[in-house]
Amino acid sequence: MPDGVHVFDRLLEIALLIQQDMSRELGPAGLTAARTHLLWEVHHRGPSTQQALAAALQVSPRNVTGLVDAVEKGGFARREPHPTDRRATLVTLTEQGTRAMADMVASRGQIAAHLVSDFDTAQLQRFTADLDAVTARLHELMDDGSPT
Amino acid sequence: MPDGVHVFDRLLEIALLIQQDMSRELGPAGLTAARTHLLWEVHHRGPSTQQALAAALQVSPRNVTGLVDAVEKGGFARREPHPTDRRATLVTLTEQGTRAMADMVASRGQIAAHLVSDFDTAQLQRFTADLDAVTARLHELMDDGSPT
DNA sequence: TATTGTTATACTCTATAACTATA
DNA sequence: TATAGTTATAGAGTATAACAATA
Repeated sequence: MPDGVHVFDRLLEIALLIQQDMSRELGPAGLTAARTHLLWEVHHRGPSTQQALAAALQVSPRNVTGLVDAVEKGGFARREPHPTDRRATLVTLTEQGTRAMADMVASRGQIAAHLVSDFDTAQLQRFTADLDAVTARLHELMDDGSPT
Repeated sequence: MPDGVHVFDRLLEIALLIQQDMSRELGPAGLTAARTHLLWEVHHRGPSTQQALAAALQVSPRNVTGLVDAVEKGGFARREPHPTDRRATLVTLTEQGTRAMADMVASRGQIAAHLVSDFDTAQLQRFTADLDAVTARLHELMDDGSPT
């Protein structure tokens, strides 16, 4: 007798496990979840202003200052002057930062493959579709509830 | 062409959305994620020592002191003397705390039902089984990686 | 001697508000 | 006047280490 609550509980459990697994990997490299999230964003967007990062991470500009301070100190990123706007700075990945993100992509790929290694193609297709449906429902809930 | 990485990304996205939704509900009541987690644990275990809660939440005893201070101040829980061990205290839910947990169960049930409201019985069964399989795989990964 | 909870101290993430330098 | 980033200040979550009371 499966029901929605079971699904919800499982999703919560999975979320927790993924978080734990990721912090276990990042800790040694001197990275935290928040800092990694910032680097990840820079990795995908390319050199970005702190304002852009604040918007992308849905976090205050002040917070970004702190995170950039930390990853700069750790050698993962660098502040560079914006070529045309002298008020702004561009956050860029260093070689070390680029390497860290590449490692992360690789390790995430391994985990991802392992998660569904039992599934045949049809099953994976169905499961993916179901996850997409649940995600869409969640987005609906979020949009309904916070009309701002 | 679905693959494991898509699944992984979706799971991350779902985790994020659920977190956001939950904090949106808890904020108004004066509760945070960490405090709610503690109350949730007390709700399920019954009156518990802080040591037991620290173990259950996988958090330091010192941390539990702070969280209990906060939920006690907020009127959600109470410290009571342990009947046989005078070193220990039992954390118990107040009426307000019990009500808050009941509300949470109800609201979580609504969300959960909505998430899979499109699914017919067979689909829900399959989806649940797939989620269980993924969860089992994640547990494997966690156990492998942290031999401690 | 071991355990329970607390005080002391410190680090990270987060926020708002005020300020500086530029647009 | 508005925007980019910083300083100032504050609160929450987390940790370790030292300590008191009790087992």
